[in-house]
Amino acid sequence: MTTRRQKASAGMARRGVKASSPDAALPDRPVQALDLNRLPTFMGYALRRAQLVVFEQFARDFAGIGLRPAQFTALYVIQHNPGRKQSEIAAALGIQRTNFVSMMDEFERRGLTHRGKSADDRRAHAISLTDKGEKLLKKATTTIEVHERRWIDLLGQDNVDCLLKTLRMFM
Amino acid sequence: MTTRRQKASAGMARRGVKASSPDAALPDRPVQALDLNRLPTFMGYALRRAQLVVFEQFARDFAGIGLRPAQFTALYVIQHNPGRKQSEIAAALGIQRTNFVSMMDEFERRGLTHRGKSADDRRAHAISLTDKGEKLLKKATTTIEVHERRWIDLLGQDNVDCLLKTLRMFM
DNA sequence: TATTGTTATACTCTATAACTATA
DNA sequence: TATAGTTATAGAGTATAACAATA
Repeated sequence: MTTRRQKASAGMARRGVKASSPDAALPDRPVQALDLNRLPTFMGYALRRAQLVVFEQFARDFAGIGLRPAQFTALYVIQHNPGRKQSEIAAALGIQRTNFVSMMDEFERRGLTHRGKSADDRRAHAISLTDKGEKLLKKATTTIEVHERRWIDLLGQDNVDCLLKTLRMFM
Repeated sequence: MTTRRQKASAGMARRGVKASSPDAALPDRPVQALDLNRLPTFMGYALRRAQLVVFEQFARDFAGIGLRPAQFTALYVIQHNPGRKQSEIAAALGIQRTNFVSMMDEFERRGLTHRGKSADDRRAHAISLTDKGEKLLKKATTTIEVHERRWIDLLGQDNVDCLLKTLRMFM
């Protein structure tokens, strides 16, 4: 089987141009590629294409869990910040509180989170995971480890380190 | 004044925690941040947040040009691959040909592109920029230089280099 | 039979305005 | 007056199915 990319530190095989590999984390290059010129050096383009590749792999890895990227991050932040307000969780994730309502509704419908009473502010909800939510997130944590490990194996630890170091500057 | 980010190689101003800076390329951190734990080290999250920051700055930089990120990349690829089929342009950008039709319609409505006759295939359109499209893209090229330069100044040339080097592995 | 461009359609994500109950 | 949660709504972006013309 022909493969496509250069070996990373560990033991990554090369990806061939024509090898159709629907399960591969990294996409196949088209046989007759167009001239992209400097497009791959433009930050927005490079970040967007990479983000889409990672989200597609995320979808495959989390198909059995039933969580999309934003849902996973929301539950993850709730787990580490139990009792916080709905709007605080939303703000931490860069989601507008108005769009976060339906996500919370679905979590509650699936029995993953609980809108508790806030002690000091009767307008606010104190958000927390239910036992079922904790259990699902435990499974999801195992899955995310596999998911993240995949990128280290594919790209190399050093490349992932310098990537994340720079991406942190955006946050 | 409390600050947020380390100076880049050149001469980057420091961002204060409370200083409200609506024009700043990088977002302000919330005063009372939640515990994100390992979230910023997850590839999908880190890439998505960075991509959004870059696209927001793109929107500000290109407000006068009237091009969104996907539109700019489409025109850019058309410029470097005149005479190619609509579906080839779309495929190169990871856009489905069915969703690319309306984008091409808008380009034509604005007089930026031309659906020419393909010499060898009467089903296909040979896409190219009009003079007006070339002119707009010349302006856009100046703007993208400023836009890209901003990230180098903010993040440092070395960080941008290692970022792009790794992001290229996704393409 | 397969491909090119197209329409129609649906679903997600995101953005804004406005309401209510509290603060 | 401002904030927390909510509803309604509109706009992007993206995905699939189906069609006519052509290969």
